[in-house]
Amino acid sequence: MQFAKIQGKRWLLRFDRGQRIHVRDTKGTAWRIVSGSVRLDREEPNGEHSFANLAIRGDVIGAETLLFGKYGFTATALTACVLESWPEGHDSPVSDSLLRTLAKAERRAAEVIALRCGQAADRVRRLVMILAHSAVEQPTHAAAELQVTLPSRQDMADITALTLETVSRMVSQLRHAGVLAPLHHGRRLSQSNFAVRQTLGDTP
Amino acid sequence: MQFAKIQGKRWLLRFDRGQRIHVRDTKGTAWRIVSGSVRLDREEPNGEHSFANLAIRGDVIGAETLLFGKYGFTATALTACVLESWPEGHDSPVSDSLLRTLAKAERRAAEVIALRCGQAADRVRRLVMILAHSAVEQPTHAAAELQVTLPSRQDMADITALTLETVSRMVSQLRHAGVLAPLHHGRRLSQSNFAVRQTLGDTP
DNA sequence: CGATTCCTTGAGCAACCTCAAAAGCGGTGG
DNA sequence: CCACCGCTTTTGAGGTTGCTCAAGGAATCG
Repeated sequence: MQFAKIQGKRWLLRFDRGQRIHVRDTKGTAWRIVSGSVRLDREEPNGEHSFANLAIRGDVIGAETLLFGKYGFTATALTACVLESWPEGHDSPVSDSLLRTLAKAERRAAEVIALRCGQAADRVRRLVMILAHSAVEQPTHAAAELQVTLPSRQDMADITALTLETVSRMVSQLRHAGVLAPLHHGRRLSQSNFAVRQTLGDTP
Repeated sequence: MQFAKIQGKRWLLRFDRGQRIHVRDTKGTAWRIVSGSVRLDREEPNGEHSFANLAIRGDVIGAETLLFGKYGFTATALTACVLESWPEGHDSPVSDSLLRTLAKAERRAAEVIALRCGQAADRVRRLVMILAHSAVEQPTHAAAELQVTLPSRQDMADITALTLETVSRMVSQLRHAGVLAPLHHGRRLSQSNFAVRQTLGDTP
């Protein structure tokens, strides 16, 4: 279920984990991600739909609607997330904002492409890192503990091009290695949706 | 070596296979790819540089220079290619061209991401398909034979997240399966740089 | 308390990687 | 023309990582 809020002059939409945000070939507007993370899927030639891209805080999704009037991808919330409509009209030159969006999209694409090579453990660790960076407001360059909501194992598998089982094993391994905090049984948190990261600055 | 031609009012640059087009963090302008294919690389945290994206005919590379004044990626020619400067000044609304470029970049990213999952044989086949589509001028929707210059095995390996050896094996396999033409010994073509595709329309 | 869904863990196997050697191609120079 | 060199590609044999299949645990909801 999605709650629409008007705060100041911005439309804010909230989505829960796993919820569909928009569907390919339907009409709608573009959104900027205020918090949380989103997966984009495309339709394969064979009709299946498969992971196409990842979007996190600051990224714009659905920009193609400004050109074609329809979404080019299906978007689903990987974690609870908040979106605001884009572009914000008040911004001065549209081309500047667009250019910034383009540059960001290319960097994100490079990151996601990189997520799909190397050892399984490393891939999952890198994905967690990206999500962790997206969770923190300002880059506090100190080693800080912060809570990150992980996507479902299936979603993580789709992103890293691994299987659900391998991702699960690697998450366990990261926990054992101290990168992720052990499960909080006492506090009744969802079994594995919450994780605590410890060393944010560097990737050894 | 790069030849600059002025044809009409367009600057056309030509690059050979394997040649560096531009280097990350250096100054320069953006380019649209007129023909051929290009790989973009980014610098890893550890200093290595690794495959970040693929660009083919119609794609724009180096758009971020319009914003930051420097290239965000290093670009190298996968095959002989021709570039023209971008944006072409005469185009009416900049934002329209930019939007089109953004949409294209997102579709390309999705394609490259998809190139990195599934069986090795399929990945290589899909890469060849993409390069073949980029080689043909108009989408002739009939089954047509056309010549495609393949990138080096190492480049294909970097793109598909396989090893050089596996790519070589899969290319041999595709030849045996009739997707790629057998080597032309008679015509003195380079051993494996040229390939002929046969069924362009569909991907069974 | 079922029923459902998601996650975890195990065992065996196959696809792909690693290491290694040989062959093809292009260039240079005798 | 042939020999030689450097580079890329091809092909082979064996090892490992991650996949497949399967069963069991944990949380949520009625």
